[in-house]
Amino acid sequence: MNFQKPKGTPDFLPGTVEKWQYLENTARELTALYRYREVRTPIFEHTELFKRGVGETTDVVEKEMYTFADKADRSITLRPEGTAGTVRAYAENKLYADPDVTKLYYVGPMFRYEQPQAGRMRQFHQFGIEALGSSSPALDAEVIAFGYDYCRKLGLKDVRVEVNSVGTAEIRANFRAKLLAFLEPMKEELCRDCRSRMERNPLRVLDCKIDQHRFDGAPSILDELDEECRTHFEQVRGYLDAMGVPYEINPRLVRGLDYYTHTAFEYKAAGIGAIDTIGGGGRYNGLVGQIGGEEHDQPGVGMALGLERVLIILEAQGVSIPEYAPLDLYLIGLGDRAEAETVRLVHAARAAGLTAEKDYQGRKMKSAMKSADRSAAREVAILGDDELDAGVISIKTMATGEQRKLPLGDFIRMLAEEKAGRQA
RNA sequence: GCGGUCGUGGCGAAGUGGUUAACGCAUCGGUUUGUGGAUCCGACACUCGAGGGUUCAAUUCCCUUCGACCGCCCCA
Repeated sequence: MNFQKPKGTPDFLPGTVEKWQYLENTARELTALYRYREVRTPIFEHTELFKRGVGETTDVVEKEMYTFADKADRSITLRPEGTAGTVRAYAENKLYADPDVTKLYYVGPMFRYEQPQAGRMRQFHQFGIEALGSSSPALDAEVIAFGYDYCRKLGLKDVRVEVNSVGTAEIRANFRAKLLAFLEPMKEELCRDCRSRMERNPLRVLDCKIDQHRFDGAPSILDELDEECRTHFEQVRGYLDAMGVPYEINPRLVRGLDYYTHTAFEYKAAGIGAIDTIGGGGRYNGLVGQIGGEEHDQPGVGMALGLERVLIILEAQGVSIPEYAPLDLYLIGLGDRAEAETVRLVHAARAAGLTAEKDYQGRKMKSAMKSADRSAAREVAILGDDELDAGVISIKTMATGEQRKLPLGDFIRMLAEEKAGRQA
């Protein structure tokens, strides 16, 4: 083998792509109901966009970006997530002029330079939505409900929604100070990871599996929320209740991206190995202004789901996925004259709406039948000199083994009608 | 970035420091001048991820490298 795909990168082959199509088709059906419209932004952007948008100190920016210089020495980065590019496109194309809420969705590959493991690839795929132009808590609730509905629509069971409010940047700074004050006295007793987390991302310390028992009396960010944040959060919860979306409040929920304000949430499900998050999102007021200029700032809220994680869980739960369309007709030509005729016939069959295939391996009758059987063909059409001279064609129905002769000039129309009849 | 396990034909999988690298599935051909899903017969790895080293001899020992899987960090 001369070439291998780059590490952590996928080939989706027939047999698997159908599953991806199902994930994407289901996503598109739901966006139509919710009135989100597709946006396709570049796979790569200027590095600065992600640094500013996602946050300089996040792990994504600090150590996971696929960054390179192009020929003009511009710093380019393969998108590690979808919100920054979408918000950039929104601002650059002046969609903020839209008097209504701008509702966008995207599906596509994202890139992060990481060690692959179960549910984590260097190229992975996300489906996400963004609603820009309103700070209504009703929109937060809609976005959360959307992701939940998507999982339901796919047939996923036991997806949990966790929500939290991370307030504003100032509130987080205050909370961070209080938290550090709480942690400082026990610093020496904490695990090594926790001590390093205290430096880099104190909010994450509370997630620690090892030291969990020490944090019973830890301060909660919910106690730090100001009046506006608290009201917003209460309203989001009220709307979720009204829509019947089940959720749990997790005051320790922290997201990996810096831009979240107010609402933050995650979708979780067991079954991907060490990982349980399949998606998440939140509100990001201020991000549009940061990317597109303060004068055009608009509030926004969005969510994204990791499709390979969704798929892993789908398969773990044994959810059935629609298969490749079955084969209606397999043509076998015996002898040169008949063989030439099958070329025309297979084409005509397709034009008549039949899924049709023929033998291209020059197989003999028996092998061709085997091949037809493997293809799970409903009918096999056999054309030899006998049939050709008589102006007929032999049609064998594989499931029953019954065989009949139909007029050569008419059998395609007849089979097409039979197919239509079965589907009616 | 760190750690663990692993890498033999299309797939699954045995194997040993030394003449022809088991077996199963799949595939192809035959048994049946033109008929599938069963049986039987036959064919199918100058080669054991790649590169280097040790050795009279390496798929089997050592090193390097690439990759896969799993975990840590973190996240989708």
